[in-house]
Amino acid sequence: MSVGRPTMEDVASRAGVSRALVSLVMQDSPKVSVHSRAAVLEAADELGYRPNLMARHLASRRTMTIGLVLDDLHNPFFAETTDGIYRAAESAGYRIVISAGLRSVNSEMAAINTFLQFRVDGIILVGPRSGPEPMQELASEVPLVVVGRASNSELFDTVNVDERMGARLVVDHLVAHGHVRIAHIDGGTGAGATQRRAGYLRAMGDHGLNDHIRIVAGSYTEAAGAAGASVLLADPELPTAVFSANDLMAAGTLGRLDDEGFKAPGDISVVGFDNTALAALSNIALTTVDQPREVLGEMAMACLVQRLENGRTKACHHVVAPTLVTRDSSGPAPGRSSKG
Amino acid sequence: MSVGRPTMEDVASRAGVSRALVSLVMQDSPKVSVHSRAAVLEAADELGYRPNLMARHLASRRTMTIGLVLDDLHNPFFAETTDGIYRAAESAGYRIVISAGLRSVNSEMAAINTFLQFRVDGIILVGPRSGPEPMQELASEVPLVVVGRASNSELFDTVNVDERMGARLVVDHLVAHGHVRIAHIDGGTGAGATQRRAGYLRAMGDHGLNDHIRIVAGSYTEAAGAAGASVLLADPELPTAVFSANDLMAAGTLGRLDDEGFKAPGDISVVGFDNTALAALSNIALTTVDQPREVLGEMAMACLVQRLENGRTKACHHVVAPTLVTRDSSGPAPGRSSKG
DNA sequence: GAGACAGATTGGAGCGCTCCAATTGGTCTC
DNA sequence: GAGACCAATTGGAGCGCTCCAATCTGTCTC
Repeated sequence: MSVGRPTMEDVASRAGVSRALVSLVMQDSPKVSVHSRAAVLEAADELGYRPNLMARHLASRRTMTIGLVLDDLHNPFFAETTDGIYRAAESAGYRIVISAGLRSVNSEMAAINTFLQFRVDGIILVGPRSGPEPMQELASEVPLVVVGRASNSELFDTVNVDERMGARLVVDHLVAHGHVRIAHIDGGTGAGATQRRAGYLRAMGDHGLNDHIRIVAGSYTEAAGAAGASVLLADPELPTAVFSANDLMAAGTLGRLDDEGFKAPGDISVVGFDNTALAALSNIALTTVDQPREVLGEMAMACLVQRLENGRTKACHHVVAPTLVTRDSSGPAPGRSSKG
Repeated sequence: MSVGRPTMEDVASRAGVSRALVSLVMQDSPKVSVHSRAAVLEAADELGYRPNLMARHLASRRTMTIGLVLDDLHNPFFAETTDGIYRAAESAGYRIVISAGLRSVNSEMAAINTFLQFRVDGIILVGPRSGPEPMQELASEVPLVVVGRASNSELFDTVNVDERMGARLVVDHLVAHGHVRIAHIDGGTGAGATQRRAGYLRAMGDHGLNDHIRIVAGSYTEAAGAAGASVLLADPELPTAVFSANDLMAAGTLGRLDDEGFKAPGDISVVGFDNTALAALSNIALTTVDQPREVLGEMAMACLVQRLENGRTKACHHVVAPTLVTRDSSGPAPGRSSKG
């Protein structure tokens, strides 16, 4: 077919200059005369020249590319965090490339490995499944920022929302509305689930509600939220409020409650966590904890830039405060439980 | 810090063989003795060696990498299509790298450009916004497959669901349930929106319902679905069924109807398109047209593989038949409109 | 008018790899 | 035991680029 893509050499000879000069122009170097620059750009344009990033990296040892590993493309949380990352990356002059973790440790590793082979300048992991050890190891190979998994590693940075505080906001909100029997369907081993559970426990205790603590095991899926609701409905004494560990679960909880003839918030209030687009849907209208996802993304990228440009090597761990967003799924506790 | 990543040379000297032999081992060549292979692998492992994809590409002209451009990470449609692509890519031995189009032509171009610079072996565009011309141009530079945008280009392949047929399924279903005043809130310039609208028009006509055609302009967002509902509710004669151009819009439509005191499907049936996870949510339970998204993804990847491995250059255009998934949002038309 | 100096430009080495042609060391054959 | 042959291995060229040191061309200064 075609004789192959044009190279810098082709551009150089067409513009009547040396390859090195073309390189300078491509790098926007200030030490090129206006005249040559114009000639080079014109030649490049005519030839449809595109710098070969591979070769460029090989020579310069940099790719100006950040690898972003997202655990689950289906979860809007990741999309929103990504928005923040893209924005920050753009203004810092980096390009983002994504690889999906597909909800399994193995494919997460494969995704990371792809980036390592591409020699990206840095990696951002959002909601990773891998444990601390592989993470430490990875951090020793490449600048690393982890979003949504707390750690006090000295090798990589983390950016998180204050999960405990979020859970506390939920409990405070419900208690303020007169709820006492507040159950929690937890997120199992999901990112942040442990802290959300801990925050719930602590807040319940602080309100003198230790006797009303009720935790059902779950995971970050709609089905788990629904199943948790069923479990709770089988209790001898029903809760007046349920705190589901994330929005998707809360949607499941709401659905199941509805199926079983319970109204939210009339009979039982339901609160989620994350404030994804799902929660805002008017047929769901979920009270939930807002994670400033875009901000988290921007911070993550900022951390990476500090390491890359300012040579920071000391780890930093950011914790951002969440806020509560109240919608229709929660309300006052029903006057002294009528059922159960 | 460290002296830099180990190279093939390092592995070679450690294993006591030549660089070329290490290369053969890394490529899983059969012409390496069992003994040398073991020695090389061991040395590589000890050194933590990872082949440098950049250098590899530079020498071999291939990356074994496919660039995937997704228009909108927020839309679950893309996640599900991606699942199919990943699966097919894995079995074909390719790796996938994603870049987000961020719902704008500009960032879509930037995403494409990134891949072109990375010299990926092929590109898959899902739901692209760019018009036919830039697409033709792109196809002349790299093997290209477009999902979700019909075209009869001779340069690139396309994979699509039969949108018209999908719309027809919706109308048929509603008519079978006695509906006559079936309105459509369209998807504006969104991917497939034109065909869905055309399919609706045609099907209405075929049922002799030309007089009841009612189209409201929209776009693929929840807000547009809600706004469309409001427009319809202001009509002198209310529809008994609404076909919203995608699920997200249908969710908005349902929400707005509910807000205004209309029950679905009791008062008005609502049908969506796509059968995203959203539709399956029990609080939404949307009747919708299922696009076999994973299948679409697999087919797209298969097209690329044919071009890459079998040297196919003739374009092929696949159209897949959709199916209707009935849930709670649609039902029999109310006995001869009581209101309106 | 010679020296100094800054700006613009260039050739060449080398980044880590693949691929080809060439080499090595057996084993087989007659 | 010479030639043929095969499998295993190797050195070297070269992929497209960046970066460095070297060169070239003016201009300025005293």
